[in-house]
Amino acid sequence: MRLVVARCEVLYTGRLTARLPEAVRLLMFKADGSVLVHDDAGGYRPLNWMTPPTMVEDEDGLIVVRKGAGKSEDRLEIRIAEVLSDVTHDMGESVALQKDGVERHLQEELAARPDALGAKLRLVRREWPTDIGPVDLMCRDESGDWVAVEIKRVGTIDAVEQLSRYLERIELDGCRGILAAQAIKPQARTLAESRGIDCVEIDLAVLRGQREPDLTLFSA
Amino acid sequence: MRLVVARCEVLYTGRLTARLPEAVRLLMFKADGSVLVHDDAGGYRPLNWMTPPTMVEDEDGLIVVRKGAGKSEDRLEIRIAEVLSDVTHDMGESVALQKDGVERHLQEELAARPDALGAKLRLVRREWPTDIGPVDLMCRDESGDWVAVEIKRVGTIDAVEQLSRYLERIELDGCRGILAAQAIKPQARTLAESRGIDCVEIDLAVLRGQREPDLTLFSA
DNA sequence: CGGTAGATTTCGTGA
DNA sequence: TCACGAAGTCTACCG
Repeated sequence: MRLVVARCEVLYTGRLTARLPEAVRLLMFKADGSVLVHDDAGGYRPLNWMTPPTMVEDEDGLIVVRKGAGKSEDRLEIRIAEVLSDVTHDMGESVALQKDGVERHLQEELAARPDALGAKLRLVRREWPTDIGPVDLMCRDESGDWVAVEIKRVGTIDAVEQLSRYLERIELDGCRGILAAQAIKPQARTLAESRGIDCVEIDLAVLRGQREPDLTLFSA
Repeated sequence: MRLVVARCEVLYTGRLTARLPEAVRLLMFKADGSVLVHDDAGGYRPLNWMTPPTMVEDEDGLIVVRKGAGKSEDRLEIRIAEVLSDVTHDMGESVALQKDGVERHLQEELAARPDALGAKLRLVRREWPTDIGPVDLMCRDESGDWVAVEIKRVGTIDAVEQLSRYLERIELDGCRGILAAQAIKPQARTLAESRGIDCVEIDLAVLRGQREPDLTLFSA
């Protein structure tokens, strides 16, 4: 990884046109061709960047990063006014990040314990296919009726729309829908209820039995 | 900005739990409290990060970054095994990025020339309010009929859904919809047409008159 | 390669 | 503070 701290101006042309006036920035050139221009503020997003695969030309105070070709070429032009630091580090092998708690895990837990959705449900299959995409969980309830379950980390209006599209397409009589999420937005809940879709908030820790539901609230 | 290249392990707990095994990483500490952990590959996104406001404790090979408090605390724990480099740069003032070509510009241009949408339209107002949000452009056509226009850079199924929601709510008889975008996805076009919504692809450069429509194709 | 859905999305804006 | 919509979204997955 090459790290350059320099006073520079950056021009981007591609999906849009952007100009970054001359100031001191951090330029990051990664081994895979990624180029990032960072400021000393502004959170996690670079001011400008280019994702691999790229071609980098660096000569005489002008660095040009290209991607694609012809009409759809992306181009990042870095005009260096003054270099304050320029170091390269060999960072060796990279090791993958291990995540836990994303939607797929939630789906796994709910697939194992669909009763956590509040009704006595029996899982028929995960990723039930429709012509516009898979339903996360397809179940049947006590009465044998079909229940389509959409799982999100955050339940938004979009999630309700997505589940609604599935329900329109599903060729099963009386199939109802459940939106399950760790948090459900009020307006999503309102829209869901107006469409007869049930909402269930899920606590992943409780689901896993790492922690009991807060029964003290009701035992007193 | 403080830049540290170090062999380290990173643990994140917050919205999810993540572990980054020990390897050489770039640690970036920005003046505004942002902390980013970058690898020598993997594009523009940090492996781990925390956005401001944060509190950073750094002592004896253990860096702890905190955000929020109580049950919703986010915590980033960086366990340093070996420091390869540790430098701090004063980067001075930051200057804002200037962008051009985003949706707002598209809306401005179309507001000025609604006839570019393919029918003789007259603009009634931008950001026409409904109870679920504003319609980008509200126009009337030659017959005096109402036309609601949704503008996107890329026209997706979501854009069609959004416009459909507006059309449902608009209390104007016979109001039809137009989806205008620089590019429209085939499946979005299909969904739009099945709902009687017109699709128009817009070339921003042509719209601005910087470049004429490619008439040579038809003049020969 | 295009399309869809997820993301610790982030980030801005308006109510 | 909340909620919504844009983003050069990026990224993984599936056809």
